Parts: sequence; C-alpha cells; structure tokens
Amino acid sequence: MEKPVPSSPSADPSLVFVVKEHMFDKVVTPSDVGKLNRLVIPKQYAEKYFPLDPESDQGGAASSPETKKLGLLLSFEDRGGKPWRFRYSYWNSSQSYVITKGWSRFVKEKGLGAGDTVSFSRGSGNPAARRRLFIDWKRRQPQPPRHHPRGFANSFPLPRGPLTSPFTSIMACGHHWCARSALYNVNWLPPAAAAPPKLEVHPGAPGVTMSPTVTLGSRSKRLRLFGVNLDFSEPLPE
Amino acid sequence: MEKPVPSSPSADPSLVFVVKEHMFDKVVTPSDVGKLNRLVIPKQYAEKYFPLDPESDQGGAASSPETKKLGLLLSFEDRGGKPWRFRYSYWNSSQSYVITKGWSRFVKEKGLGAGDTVSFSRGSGNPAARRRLFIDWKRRQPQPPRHHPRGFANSFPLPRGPLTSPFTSIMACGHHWCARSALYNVNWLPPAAAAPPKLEVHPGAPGVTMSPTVTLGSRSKRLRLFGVNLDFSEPLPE
DNA sequence: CATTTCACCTGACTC
DNA sequence: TGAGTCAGGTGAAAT
Repeated sequence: MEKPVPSSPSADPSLVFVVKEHMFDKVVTPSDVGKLNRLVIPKQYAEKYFPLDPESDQGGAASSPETKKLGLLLSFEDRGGKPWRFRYSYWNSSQSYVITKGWSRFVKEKGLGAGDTVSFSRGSGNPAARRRLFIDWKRRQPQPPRHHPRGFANSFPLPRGPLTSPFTSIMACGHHWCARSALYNVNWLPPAAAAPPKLEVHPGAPGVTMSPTVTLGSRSKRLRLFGVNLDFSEPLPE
Repeated sequence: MEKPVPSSPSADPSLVFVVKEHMFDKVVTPSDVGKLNRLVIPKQYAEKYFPLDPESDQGGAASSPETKKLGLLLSFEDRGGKPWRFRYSYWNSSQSYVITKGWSRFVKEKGLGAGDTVSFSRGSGNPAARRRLFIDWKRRQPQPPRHHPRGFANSFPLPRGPLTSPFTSIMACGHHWCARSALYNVNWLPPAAAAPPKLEVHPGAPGVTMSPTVTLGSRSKRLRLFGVNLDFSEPLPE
C-alpha cells in the first residue's frame, strides 16, 4: 500500500507516506451496523491496542485513572485522511469494549453492512507515530440471494446511493400493495385511493420483475417514488 | 371552574377556592408514560414557566446559579390537593427540559396512557399565589377508526394491553402474507416455508375478519403469534 | 434482586 | 440546506 518513505514535519503533507502497522480486523455483525450505534471491539484486541487500564499502558492510546470509567476519545483517519473521532469505553454490564459515539456516522457514510470488514491500523515506528490511528473497511464478498427468509426487521437504515432490487412478487388488496424481492419487502398505497398505483410493475404471478432504481436521501427510511409512498422492511438472516 | 373567593391563611383549607391560571397542556407521548420515567417539557413552556436561568426569574419558580446544573424540585398539587414533588432539570445532551424523579409515580397513580393530556396551572394573583403549582390530567378522547390511510409508519410502539383489530383484507404471495385492518398492516411469514400460516384467518376476498387478541410485552414491536412472526406498520393520519 | 433515576445519545422531523 | 426540537433510546448508578 503506502511506501515506507521517511517524512519530516516540513514536507508537503500530500506527499507524506505513512507506514502503517495492521492491528486487527473485525467482520461486523448486524448489531455493529444496526440501531445499537456501537461497535464491539473483541476483548483480545481491545486490551492489546486500546487499553483503558492505567497499569497496562503500552502505547496504543493514552490512559489515566479516570479513563477506565469515562472511556477514551479515539481519533482515527480513514483512507481519505478524513478524521473520525469515536468514544471508546468498557461496558461493565456486558463486559465488553465498545466504540459508541461517532460510530453510526461512520457506518452511514461508508454504507457498512453486516459481514463487511473494518480494519484498524496504527502508524509504525516511534511512539508518536504509533499513536496515529487509522480505520479502513472493505465490502464483504457478494452473497447469493436468500430465498424464503424467516423474519422481517421493522425498519432498517437503507443504504445510500442507487438501490436496485428485482421484485419477485406483488400483491394488492383494496388500496394496499405489497411487493417483495430477495432483499426487501415494500408496502405502499397509491397516490389516490381510487387510482391504481403508478409503479412500473407487472402484477400477477410470482416471478415478475420490477426494477426501479431509487436514489435515497441521507435520512429517510420512507421513499416517495413516482408519487407513491413506499416503506421497506428487510429480511433477517436465517 | 373555581370561583374567585378571597382566602385567608386561617381559613379551613377545604373551603378555600384557588384562582388558577392555566400555563400549558401536553399530550403525553408513549415515552412520557413508559419506562423512561420522564416527562419532556416543551422548551417554549419550560423556559416561560419553569426557568432555570438565574437571569430570567419571572416568578414561575425559584432559580439560582446552581439550579441550571442541578435542576429544581417542583411541588405541585393535583385536583384532590395531593402534593406531588418532581425533580425538574435540563438535559444538555438532548437540549431538553425534563421532569424525572417522581414522575413515574404520578403516571402510575393516575393510570396515564399515551395520548392523555397533562395540564399545568399556577395560582393567579400576587407572586406568592403564582408560585403555587397545580397539575391535572384528562383521558384522551376515544379514537374513531381511520379508513384508507395514505401512508405507513415503518415502526411504532404498539399499545400495551390487549390489542384487537378486525382485519379486512388478507393477501398471500409465495410465503409472504399481508393483512390489513383500519388500524394496522401486518406482514408475516409462516413458521415453515412450505406450510400455510397458522393464523386463525380466512384468506380470500376483502371483507373477511381476523380478530386475534394479542397481549403485548412492554418493549417488542415484533410479535410471535401462533408461532408466526408478525411485523406491524401503522397507518398515518391523512 | 428489580426498579427508578440520571446523564448521555441519535434519528426523525420541522422550519 | 442547516439548526433546533424532542421522542425514543442507552449504560450505569442509586435505591
């Protein structure tokens, strides 16, 4: 990745390469990227790299008698150099180390999903360099579509960007319409109670395809598509 | 309501009428009467009637330099003259004013539910009278069922207690089932992918009725009913 | 023990 | 749009 070129404080920052030392990866769970707004740091890595005990300060982060109670503010840089500040602390109730405040923003910006990997590194070299922390992430391998999931989540953060999902069934009863694909279930009502929905769909037997491409805003879990309100619910893993 | 009869400190308290001045009402949310054990006071009323700033002491409550940090102890009387003492403070993180300690006892004794109204008044007249605070409440009006709502909420807190809703339509496509009533839309999958759902429903034309009575736990938005996972979405007002 | 209280946090929504 | 409000949450501490 980055070449080990020595840097001086006066060098052009855009030309400074940073030598990194990999600390650990975590394959994030649904909870890590869900509404709990926290990332559990596996205890072995937490105690090695982000110690909260005053005794065992071995360079990963500052620590003091109070940090065991209050946690730390950890500052990371992502691959673009953007700073990310997270609160990092220990939850006695679950006896686990967690990143809380700031984490949900990272999940949202990167579009992290369950099964993706986050990667933690630090600068290599002298103690000052080793206090510089880096965070990166990679998408999980594409999964084969799951059929017949056995449950739904009531709501979930939709990924940013284009969302394309071929729907495999569509139903209507009165003014209430439902469609489902391998990834989403959608409910909607037509814009006028007496009018048919204006979605470009082909209702009928299972197997029909409906592929609207929707660009989501940053906040809404509800879409307005062709004048129709849509609500999404996500199948859960088996 | 109460007649403006002058009172003296020596009069029989049961014969003293109090002239009240209405301050504000709040229609309580599910959270206000739930396990959070707090009542959010809308900021406009909080700052007008229960100021915590030393500068703006205009009679609603005492204030001092420390009260902004520690909050106040507010003493109210209910319609029966019973005293209620609440801790009132400001939460920096959510920038909101809240009544905390003592509130859950009031909710419990009065049987307050979401949608009910709490009403805050104070004595009318001289500054001493205006420092007397009163709290009252009223039950919400029973709600008429809404037909053909135009949108859905992705999730919502289900009411506590028995939930009976006659369903007016039911749909199935593959293993995905939907039903709707005037109040709820429900999605579910059968317990086994190959088996039909075991709900006591009569699928077919609109107009059929399905009336399971479900007693909800205090937290879950998901139900397991007859071995079937159900997810609810609530129609929104027009 | 469970329940209540407390000081935070976040997202949905409004303007 | 960005800032403010607040409903609905959290873990931890107090009771």
